Amino acid sequence: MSGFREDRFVDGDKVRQAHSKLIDGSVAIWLAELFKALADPSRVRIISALTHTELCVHDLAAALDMSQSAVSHQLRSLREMRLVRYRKEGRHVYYQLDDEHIRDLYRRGLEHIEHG
Amino acid sequence: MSGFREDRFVDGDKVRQAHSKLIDGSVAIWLAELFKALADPSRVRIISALTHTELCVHDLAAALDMSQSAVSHQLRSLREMRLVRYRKEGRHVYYQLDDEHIRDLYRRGLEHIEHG
DNA sequence: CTAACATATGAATGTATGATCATATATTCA
DNA sequence: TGAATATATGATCATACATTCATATGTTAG
Repeated sequence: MSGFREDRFVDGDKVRQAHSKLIDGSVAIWLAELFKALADPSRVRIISALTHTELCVHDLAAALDMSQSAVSHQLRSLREMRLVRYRKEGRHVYYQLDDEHIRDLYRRGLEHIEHG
Repeated sequence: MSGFREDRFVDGDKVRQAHSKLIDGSVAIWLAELFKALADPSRVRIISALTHTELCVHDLAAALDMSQSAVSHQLRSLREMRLVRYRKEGRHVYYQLDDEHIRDLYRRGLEHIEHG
């Protein structure tokens, strides 16, 4: 008994097969978290800006026409999700995409939108 | 004047450059919507199940151990986002992923999680 | 040291959203 | 036709979350 509901009539084989190939619950949560990090227009625009170059918070806010606070809060989410990394230089903090996987996810999403 | 805030002192060039390469606001919204559709554990698990085969609502619910209503509601989101398509056969409705782009996004997200 | 600047963060608030429950619609079967 | 089955959907409710405002922390310049 690998844990799915067997206490009622179901077309056993298909369901059992589907269940056995299902990703683990905690993986589903992590994966959802990853996509959640990209699931907001402001964060998408931040990612978009960082696709081309690194930027400090102030310049990001200016380029996106968002408040410094809003940008900073969103960067926090992106940091926690490891979608961006940063380096400090004096009183500035420069952000960039964490790796190519992120750029790739972003680009593929964009392709799907544009060819849809 | 392409629309970004110029009414205060900024390091013009970097900001102007970043702003000019930014994706359009409505594209950002669409892209966010796409990722939003993948930004929930239940929907991720549904996608996961449909990665291998098409399934009807009832079997999906059984395999995922979710209520029929919850699955149906989530399938609605996925339908509206064009992540899944369906065919009716008698009283059953069989769902499958809409295209390879979706499978691809899902897989790449999964890779990012697993190699992270 | 003080003022100005850059960033981060906590609280408050309005909005979005996922699950459940009840119910509606549609199809098959006896 | 009526019962059973499969799916969809509206209402409700609790929770999550994005923005704003106020403020704290840290850095540089004068």
